Amino acid sequence: MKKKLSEELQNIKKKIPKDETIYDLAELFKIFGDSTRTKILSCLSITKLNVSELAEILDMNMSAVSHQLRILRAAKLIKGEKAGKEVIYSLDDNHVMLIMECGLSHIDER
Amino acid sequence: MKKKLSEELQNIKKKIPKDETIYDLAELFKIFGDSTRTKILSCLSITKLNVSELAEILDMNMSAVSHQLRILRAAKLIKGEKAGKEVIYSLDDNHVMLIMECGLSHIDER
DNA sequence: TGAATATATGAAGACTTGTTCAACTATGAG
DNA sequence: CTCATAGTTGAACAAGTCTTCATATATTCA
Repeated sequence: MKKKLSEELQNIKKKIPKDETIYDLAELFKIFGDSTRTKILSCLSITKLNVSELAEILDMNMSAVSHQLRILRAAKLIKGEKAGKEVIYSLDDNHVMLIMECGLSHIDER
Repeated sequence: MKKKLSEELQNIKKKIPKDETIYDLAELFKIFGDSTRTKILSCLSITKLNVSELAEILDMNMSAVSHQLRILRAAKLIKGEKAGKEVIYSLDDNHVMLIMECGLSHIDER
């Protein structure tokens, strides 16, 4: 049995990001892990949009969209700007599209 | 009310990736959206490891690890090579670490 | 002020997911 | 062949998630 020494395994443990970082990373990806949200992000990468417009594009009711917007807002991936009765949403982070494109290039290559 | 024409909204719809692609993208990110799995991927980015070794590093029982390995294998992110009684796992895709690092660079900047 | 519009929110329900436990397969050692 | 070890798998359960519905807030307009 060519079992690695426990000491060697401890070294691997030291080389990977620390638990908290890995947890945060998973939390971030979890947000991208819903097609409603990725669709919203895709739309907002093209132009600013208010909730009704997003709801129309996604063909969903406003409430459902609003709930997802809240999650994206909490994660600081988008921001909402109040304009009268409307709230206009836009991307709040230049990494967002980078991460999406990373994923897309993976998908393309299969 | 400065409502965008529905026609204009349809144009946005045309510009974003098609539904199937967005769905696949979300499915991919869903896989990264669990800290056990991101940890496994981190470990395998350093060296090949068998199931027992992963279980020891993660401090989890083998069954739990094996279940997650199955998901990662199904997504073609890792591959398992049988070596006697053991199965040695390694990354199966050069995008994996790219995507992880994309996410990490986002986290670092807050 | 009162009605209408745009958005947000809380609770409920259906659905999904991760871990545990027990049982199973497969390989190698004696 | 039999036993021990490594890994996989299925069922069950708890925990979490997404959408819907009803209601609440906020802003504009008449």
